[in-house]
Amino acid sequence: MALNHKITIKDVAKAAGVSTQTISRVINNRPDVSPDTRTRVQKVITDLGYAPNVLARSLSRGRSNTLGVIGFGLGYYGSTSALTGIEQKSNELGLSFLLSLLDRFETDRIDEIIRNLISRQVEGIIWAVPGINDYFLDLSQTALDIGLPIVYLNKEKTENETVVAMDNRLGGYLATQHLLEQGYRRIGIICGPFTWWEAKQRELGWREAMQEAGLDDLENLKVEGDWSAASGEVGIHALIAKSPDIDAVFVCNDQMSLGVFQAARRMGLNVPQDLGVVGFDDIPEAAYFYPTLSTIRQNAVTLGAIAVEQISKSIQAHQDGEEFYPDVCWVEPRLIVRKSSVRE
Amino acid sequence: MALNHKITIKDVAKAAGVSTQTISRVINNRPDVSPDTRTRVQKVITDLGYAPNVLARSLSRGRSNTLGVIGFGLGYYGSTSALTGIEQKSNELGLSFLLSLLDRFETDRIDEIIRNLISRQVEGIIWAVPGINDYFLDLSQTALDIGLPIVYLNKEKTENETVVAMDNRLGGYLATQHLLEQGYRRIGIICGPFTWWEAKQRELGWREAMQEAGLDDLENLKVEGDWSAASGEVGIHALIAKSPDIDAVFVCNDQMSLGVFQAARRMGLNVPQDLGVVGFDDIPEAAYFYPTLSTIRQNAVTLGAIAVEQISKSIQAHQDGEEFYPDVCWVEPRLIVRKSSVRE
DNA sequence: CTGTTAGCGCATTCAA
DNA sequence: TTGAATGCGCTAACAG
Repeated sequence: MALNHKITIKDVAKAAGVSTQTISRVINNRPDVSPDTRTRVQKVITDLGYAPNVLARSLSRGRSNTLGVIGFGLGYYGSTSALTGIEQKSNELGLSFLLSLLDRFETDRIDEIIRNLISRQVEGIIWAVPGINDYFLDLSQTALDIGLPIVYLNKEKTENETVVAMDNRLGGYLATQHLLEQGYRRIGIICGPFTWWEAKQRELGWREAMQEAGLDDLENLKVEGDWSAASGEVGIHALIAKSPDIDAVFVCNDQMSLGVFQAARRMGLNVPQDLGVVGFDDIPEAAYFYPTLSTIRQNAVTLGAIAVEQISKSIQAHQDGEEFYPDVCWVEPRLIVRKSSVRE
Repeated sequence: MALNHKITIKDVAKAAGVSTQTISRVINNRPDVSPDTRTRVQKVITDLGYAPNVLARSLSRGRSNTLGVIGFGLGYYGSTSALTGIEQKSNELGLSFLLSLLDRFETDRIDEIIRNLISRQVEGIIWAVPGINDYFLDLSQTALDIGLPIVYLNKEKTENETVVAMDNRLGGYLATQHLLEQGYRRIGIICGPFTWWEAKQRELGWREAMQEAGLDDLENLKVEGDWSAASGEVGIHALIAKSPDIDAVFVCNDQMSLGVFQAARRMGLNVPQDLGVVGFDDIPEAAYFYPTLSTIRQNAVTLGAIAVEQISKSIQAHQDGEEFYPDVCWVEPRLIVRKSSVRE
């Protein structure tokens, strides 16, 4: 079964002795073809190795069956997980996607990328970039104006947008709550960069839990990292400098926790006896850190899959001329307790 | 500057009072347009928010400017790094790409994916799947027959194929060589799955270095893992069971090294005093393991970028009717020495 | 420098 | 059940 993309519907028609129309009907599984000619045509198709030209079909049908996905690097576990979910689900639904990766907030590249995606007739865009800048908001408004569905991952919900988000706030709350239950009181936080919505939400959850427990002096318990192990190390030092009596820390991702472990060892602090630690993400290695890391597991694969489902529905509604009501879909994270947060 | 994909070249032509041909000339930056009409047309274009339909253009030109990329999950550092390089370089060259991800060797999905890519008129395919099965070889032969360029990442070179590969064998050699220099003698290896070409190559490098040093009994020093930290833990136990006198281990990726560290601690073995360890990959966290991990750094981003360059050249040659001589491009890994392999 | 004609590969009318 | 004509949006080849 040799595929050959130079063979067109015409060649098949000629070889089968029917019109191109009939070929079109066969390859689209239309009912109005006699069983006889259908099988005959099908044989010719496989013999010639004919493969329909999707570009031509898209042009003629006005549907590309293609999505645009804009991501933010591939360096974060959450991002790649979401992308995995996007790939799986779009494949399942017969959609292809064009992937563009940002590695910082380059305004002009964003413009260029969106133009390119629109030019390539994508039917929808999944915006999987942490944080958001006003410039993109303009562009997305335009996209919405021309009826191009957009689904945002992990973004603050605003009017008329579809957002699929991990409940990061809940995650932060669960982590802190757990440390409180274990008897820790001076619980610091090493946040992610505040340009990330997710980072802000995790901080909110921590804050909420601390306040509920009647704990204060929160500003002295807070430090900002950049997700890297290095920044976790720097962060814990900064935290201890501000609050020497700190007894636990909610570290907003697992990599930074690794830096915290490293620093703690160097300072002769025992985790979890002297310092309780809870991370965030549950990367596969977290169970192999020393000590094993308690963390918040987020199922970002599901997140990506839901995003595709949503955009697909939105496209469908738009096709059918129906109204699509954008909404927020929340995915819930889960606490995983290991050794780094439980005193013996 | 509102983009609008419903506006066509005709609308622009009408609004500007010229023929569609002139519009085409302007958007393609052809010289044969008077400066006067050019600026006039350009104004109309921005006013209307016209964006060319790339699908129509591709159909008419017979060039899609699109690549197909087939990867293998997003769970491995090497894979995502290569994908990053692919994205960057293809963006740089004005190419878009369709991404398909395999998560195991599903024969029928591969068929389906290739069909889809060919149907979507990709101009080339980058095959970034570890190992290779005969089935795909058939398909790729077909692709070659119809003149569709393919570039393989990290695969055994065979006749008439373009391969871009990390020199994994050299990496294994460097790692083992380093351990030998540090005075270790019974150096085991925890390999990756042998279905991976990369895994086999790393083993070869280890074997070569050991043999050069006149060391033998290699089969009792060898164990196969699956890249996970868990399998590193299992692996080191198995290795010690076979060869209790083992004094070092070359672990074929950094995650498995983490499992080895974990197991060593539990058994009361000190790394690097009792057990020297060198990993492979140099993931960002490796410098934060305890102890910090000596490892082989592979620059897979470059690998991906080179793959795109190669395929681009190949496409160009094919366009121009020239001969393209497929070749192997080797990228060299580098030894990074940290604490896990240097006795105090 | 500009416009006309034709066609890329397919699908959607409408007839027969 | 099948075919002919027409168009999707754009570009190439030719005229003028």
